[in-house]
Amino acid sequence: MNKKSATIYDISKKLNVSVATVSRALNNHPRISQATKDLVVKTAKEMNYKQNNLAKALKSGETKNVGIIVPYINTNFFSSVIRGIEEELSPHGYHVIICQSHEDINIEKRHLNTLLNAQVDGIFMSVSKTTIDTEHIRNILDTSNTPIIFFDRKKDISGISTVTIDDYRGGYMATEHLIKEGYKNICHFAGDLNLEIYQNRLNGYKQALIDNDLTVKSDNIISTGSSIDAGIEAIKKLWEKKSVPDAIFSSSDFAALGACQELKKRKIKIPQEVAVIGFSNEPFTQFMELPMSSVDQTPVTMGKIAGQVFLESVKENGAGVSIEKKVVLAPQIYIRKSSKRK
Amino acid sequence: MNKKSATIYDISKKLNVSVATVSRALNNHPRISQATKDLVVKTAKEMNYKQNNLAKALKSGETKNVGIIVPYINTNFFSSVIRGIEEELSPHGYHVIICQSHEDINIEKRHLNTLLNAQVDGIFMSVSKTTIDTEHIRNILDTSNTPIIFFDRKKDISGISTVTIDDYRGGYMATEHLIKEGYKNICHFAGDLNLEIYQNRLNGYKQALIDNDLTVKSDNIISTGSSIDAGIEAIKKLWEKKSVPDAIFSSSDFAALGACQELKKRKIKIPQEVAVIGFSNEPFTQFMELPMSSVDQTPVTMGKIAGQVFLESVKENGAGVSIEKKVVLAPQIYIRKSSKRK
DNA sequence: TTGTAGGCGTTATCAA
DNA sequence: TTGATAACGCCTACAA
Repeated sequence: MNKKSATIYDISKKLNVSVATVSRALNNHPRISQATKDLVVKTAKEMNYKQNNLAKALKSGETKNVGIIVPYINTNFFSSVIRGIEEELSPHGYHVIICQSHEDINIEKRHLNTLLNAQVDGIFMSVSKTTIDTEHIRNILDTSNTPIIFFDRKKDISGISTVTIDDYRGGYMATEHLIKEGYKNICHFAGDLNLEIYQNRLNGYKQALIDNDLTVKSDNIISTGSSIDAGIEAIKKLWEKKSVPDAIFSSSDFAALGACQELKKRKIKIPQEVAVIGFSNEPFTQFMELPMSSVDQTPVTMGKIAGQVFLESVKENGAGVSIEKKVVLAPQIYIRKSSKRK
Repeated sequence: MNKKSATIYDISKKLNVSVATVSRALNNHPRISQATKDLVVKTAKEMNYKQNNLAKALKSGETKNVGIIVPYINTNFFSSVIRGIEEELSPHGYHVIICQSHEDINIEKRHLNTLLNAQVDGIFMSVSKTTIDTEHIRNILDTSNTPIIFFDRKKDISGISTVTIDDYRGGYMATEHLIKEGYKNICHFAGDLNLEIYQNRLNGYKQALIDNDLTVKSDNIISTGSSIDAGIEAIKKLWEKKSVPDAIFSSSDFAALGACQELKKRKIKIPQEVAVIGFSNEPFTQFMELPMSSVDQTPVTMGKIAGQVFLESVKENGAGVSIEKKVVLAPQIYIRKSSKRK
């Protein structure tokens, strides 16, 4: 009892018309009589006909599928970007395929290949932390027409559109805010500097200090990971070194959270003695014992814009041109108790 | 300058062999000379040949794609389940397509149809809150062989495998824990009772009361939504009615969070005066001012098991049989400060 | 070991 | 307005 779904052949046989007629009727072709159109549509419904998009895709070269590669899907940031992409593209008939790179360049390469084999119409990606060499990506540009769009974690490759937030500005804003609150010895928890986003946040931090006549001390720039533990460790080290800051701008909410936990343990008052501001505006920041300031990356918007950039590039590609877009979104700072001294 | 990728025809022409030979060489067919195999593989690489899975799928009837329909992707629970499914299926060559129903049965129906049109090999879904009638789903079982697997939010439909947690037990455990801590007037924030999961949590709550000789009062069962505001409203109403409980078991972490916020505002001490325990073990629960107890649904595991159930059902389907599996996972209770009085 | 040819389900071109 | 047929790229009997 195999339920094979009906094809246009089955319909054509049943109605004694050609498959071409059936196809045209189903696709609302203009030059076809209303009578046959109605008849075909009606019997198609009766026979529970379902169009086979595979065959259509093989013919047209368009699968109406796009791929997304992210390190992990179950983080607030990435799942929100994916939500934005899905919501932008779904009304246009696209399906969204997701892949996780687990921060591993080799897995990333593999996914890139299988997505290409699957004939996706476009690929959205945020590169992994271990993606230093980008030859595999540039190679795709040379050998296929599949548009690639970077979001958030981009690499500078000509021919690839990007959608990011202005991380430099985010770092600058956060730091400037701390300065305006009267903090003078501001420490930065830097993320993985292999990624541009963290590099930019650091640069924004530095420039804000300089613009406000504060010195940039290398002792105040600590390379941490993006985990709670990393934040805890960083605080431990700072206090051991007696190199105590009066404020912390962390490039990661999780590291900032770890810092808060460790500071509390040491009975150091936030924000009176030490201010803390994070980055990403993770949901938990507003529910913390002491609501934590953070910089929002507007992930859903980022996803929607990335979707729009893709749709435009598909249109342009049809017209034979391919344009490289660089969209930079404005970060939004959320000031909460953890950094308000005044 | 259109970069069309090479096909096996291009390779066959270049090497003056038939496409069949090329196909066989590429697929490591046993009856083919090592020499030609090497040659074909080598030139395929040179020509940057990429297998077109579309054509393969059209022929084989297997797309190696599965669809997932969830209300929203950017929640900790659903994105974690998706992570589990992706990690289980990716090594088997499957890609995962995600769709959001936005809690709307009509969108859900549409996605179900487009996924079927896309010839996915299976569909995972958590039904929307508005999915009361299930004819559209049962209809699929009658007209196609595509296996459907419900996770978490299931409906009772024969022929469909399900992976859920034992919500009844979760509700029972949470309530029993409160009782053991000495709370006697326990209130339940019930979720949307159209969904089995919330029904089950409620039933577990009731039975735990009964088993411990406490009376089930209808005044203590409050139908709330799953939002922070819903929790705030619920507390307001309870205190207005002077029907004050000494503990709250909420079917939602967010409603529980709202309750905590409103209780704090009213200077009611947690857990001394009122205990609170939620459901889902959202990440924020452990970072709250007062870490909140909650029942964990082990979402990543749920996704992995769902993936396994799918893989088995594909194997069985090949053998001509189709078995209906009902996997029930054990919930895990996390007891934190919000419910520990002793 | 290799080649020929048909078919998967559609759409589109050319004729009628 | 409709029909016949080729083509999309691949796999696989069946033949050689």
